[in-house]
Amino acid sequence: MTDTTQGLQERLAELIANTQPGERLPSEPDLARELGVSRASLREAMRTFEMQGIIHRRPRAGTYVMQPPAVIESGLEVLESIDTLASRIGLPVSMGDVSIRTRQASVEEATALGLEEAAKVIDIRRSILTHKKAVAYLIDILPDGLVGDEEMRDFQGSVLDLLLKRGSPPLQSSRCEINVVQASRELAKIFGIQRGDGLLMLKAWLYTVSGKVVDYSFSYFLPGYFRFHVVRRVGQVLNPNLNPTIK
Amino acid sequence: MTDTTQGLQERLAELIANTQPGERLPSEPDLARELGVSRASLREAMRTFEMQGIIHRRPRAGTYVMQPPAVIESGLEVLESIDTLASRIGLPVSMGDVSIRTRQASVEEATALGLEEAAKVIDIRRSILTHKKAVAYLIDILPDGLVGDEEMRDFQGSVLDLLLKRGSPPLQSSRCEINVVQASRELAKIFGIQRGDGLLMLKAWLYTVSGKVVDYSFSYFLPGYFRFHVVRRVGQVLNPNLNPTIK
DNA sequence: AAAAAGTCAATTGTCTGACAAATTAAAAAA
DNA sequence: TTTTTTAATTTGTCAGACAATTGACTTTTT
Repeated sequence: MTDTTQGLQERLAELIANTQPGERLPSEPDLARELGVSRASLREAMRTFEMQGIIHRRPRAGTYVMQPPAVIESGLEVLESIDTLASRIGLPVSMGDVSIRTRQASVEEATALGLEEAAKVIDIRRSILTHKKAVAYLIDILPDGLVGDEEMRDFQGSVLDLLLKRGSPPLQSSRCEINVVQASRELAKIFGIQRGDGLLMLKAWLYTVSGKVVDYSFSYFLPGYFRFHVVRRVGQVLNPNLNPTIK
Repeated sequence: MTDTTQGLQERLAELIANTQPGERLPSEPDLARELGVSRASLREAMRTFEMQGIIHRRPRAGTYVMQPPAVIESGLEVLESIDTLASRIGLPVSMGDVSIRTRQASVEEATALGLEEAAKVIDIRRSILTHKKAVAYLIDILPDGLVGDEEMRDFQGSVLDLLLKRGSPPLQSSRCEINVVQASRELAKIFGIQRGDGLLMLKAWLYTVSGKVVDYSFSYFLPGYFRFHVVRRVGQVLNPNLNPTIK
């Protein structure tokens, strides 16, 4: 996506935000004139909002802002660090002890990261505290050599934020698996709960644009402090891999 | 979205499916000719695939099919019933006892459904069994009168499937909240587990296209039998409600 | 022969202008 | 007031064009 494209999207988003749900947007020619772009470009941008269910286009009638366009942004579909999330929902958090070490990958980790069995990985563990109480415990496994040592020195926030900030490798998406696990003795100690108590666990594979996994992570959450949600869309998502005629 | 638009999307999806990841698609003029549409229409359709991270467009270079385009369709972002999901992942399931009754809405339920406090609701509860063991317990709360009595008689599957099948009211999306709860005495009995054991709970609001909530549901899952995942996209999702200048 | 520099077709991003079909609101008629 | 007719509006789609840059090819130089 181009810079100007990005700018158009942002201006269009703002315009939609300032339109009451149920109201009609200006007509495409008017809007294009107002935003200083061609109708073709405008329509491309609008497609992205239509896909998200934010606007609804009725042929020969107009484009309308949809009803429940709230709270989508706090959903899981956007990849953001726990730190960013916490600050956004107003949870005052601090970081507990951080452990960074380099070690050999387990078979599971090597598989997840697409490495050889003997490969070395960086193991980063940290806890998120609120009122001196641990509410999340995060484990990140990265291939060794991905980030420099000096970058690790002043590591304070999340691995995701670090990778996003440096911009390389270019990240694309994260596959996040949702699980409930019973607290191990170690986790029970960290969270100050009973062994066997339920914890929410998100297991995630972070992909670069080239399809390589650069971060394999386990995030444990104490129930009640974080609230995750997803907007599920009705109807088939047109995915090319559903019905491949040739493979 | 128009019929022809839908058709174009499908043909484009098929074409992408038949292209190896990493390979380049034909140029836009060629593709438009091949699909019998204008370049403008083609570009609009491509936008939707670009948004999903399925293709990547490099200016002056070409459009490329991205690497891990698999597994997206099995994620939470598509709204499907547990029954459909179970059959797809090959879990042989049957339905346990079904309880359907009409009663007064609680304050929470009335708020969720946008009803008055005294309003009546239909309360549908059922368990999903595999090998005679309950692995999921589903509670659906619907406004009374939404579905006819005769439709309820031969109700066998999921509420979602029922609503999707009848086509009215037209559904749009579902907001799904992810929680971990401790099993109550009732739930512990149903699942045959200890009271206080962790359960995955999905709380969902099902929206029609007009923004009304027609189903407020609680789904409890025994850990280990179902696997939910989400694909989280990097970068800001341009959501109009992030920074509204006027509200 | 190998490497560097230059050339040119190819490709996406964007724009202008146009037409069709159906909706919606205004105008006219009963 | 009610109904019918009319006309402007609006989205969906198309054709054609240009700019800027890339990437492969050709030529030149070492």
